[in-house]
Amino acid sequence: MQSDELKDAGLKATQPRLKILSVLEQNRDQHMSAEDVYRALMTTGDDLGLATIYRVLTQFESAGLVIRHHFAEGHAVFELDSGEHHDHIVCIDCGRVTEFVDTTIERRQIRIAKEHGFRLADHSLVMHGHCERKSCEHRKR
Amino acid sequence: MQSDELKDAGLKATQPRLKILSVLEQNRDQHMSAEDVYRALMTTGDDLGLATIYRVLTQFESAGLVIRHHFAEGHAVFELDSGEHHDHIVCIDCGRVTEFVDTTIERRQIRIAKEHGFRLADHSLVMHGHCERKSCEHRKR
DNA sequence: CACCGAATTGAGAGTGATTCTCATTCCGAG
DNA sequence: CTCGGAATGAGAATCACTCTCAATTCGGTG
Repeated sequence: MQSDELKDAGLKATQPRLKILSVLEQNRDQHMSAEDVYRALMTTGDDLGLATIYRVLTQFESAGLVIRHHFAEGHAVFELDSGEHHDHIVCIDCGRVTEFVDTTIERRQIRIAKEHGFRLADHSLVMHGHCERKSCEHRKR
Repeated sequence: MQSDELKDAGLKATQPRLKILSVLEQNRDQHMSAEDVYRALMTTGDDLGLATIYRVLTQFESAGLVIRHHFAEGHAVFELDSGEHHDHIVCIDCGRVTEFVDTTIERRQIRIAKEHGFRLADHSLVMHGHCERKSCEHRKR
């Protein structure tokens, strides 16, 4: 039950929160911006206020339900936190995001941080490149 | 001569551009935001318009003189392009930025991109952690 | 070295993303 | 079912940044 997910996260199970969570789950394979969520809800007739979307997304982030990324400058995108850390490759042409994990890099990072006198808390590795799918080059976002 | 640096980059050597370049050179060890540059110039009595700072910084970026980063969400920071690529570790507490290069990670990235069908164009690896300098924890920016 | 057209600048309005304010509405413990 | 604190929505406000356009500055030319 989604309402339990919210309660476990310490958040009241309100309608807006349930709907936003639901949209995120229906789009697990995508990284959505607040606007994206807003529009997705509009089309199903659930029009929450944009302010609520932003507020709730931020609460979800604090609660560990979602992760916020800043791939493109200008606006943030969110994804449900699967619990498994991963990095991203973003296509410069079509914006498509691919996820990957590389233990070599992960280990190396911890060591480098230590060598420079840092206790590593977090990191973000975003690579930008050109993907090879034929549908690419067409969609410009 | 700084004016030559500008001319070589294909930019007219105007007063505002020379002053901004000079501020950047006097702060080689830091990553400055447009506001930072603006304030630095104010204190020396050279008050350029903020619009000019943003415009010039963007021109410098296109000309390859500086690199723009988005460490913290909200605003961009710039650093003179030394010609040598490097990644960053940012202290969560004091904001201090440390640079490093790791060829293992660099190589690994190219391979990973290839494996996922991407031609790597660029990447940004930013690690966040807690640094150990005693002056830290005090400065909050 | 004065001149001129093109490039640049500055002030302020405009923009897009996000946050804040506050009156109204909703949850859920009792 | 009731009530009080939490949550919501609409719109104003903020923040970082870009655009507009009249006034100014560059720098090659005569």
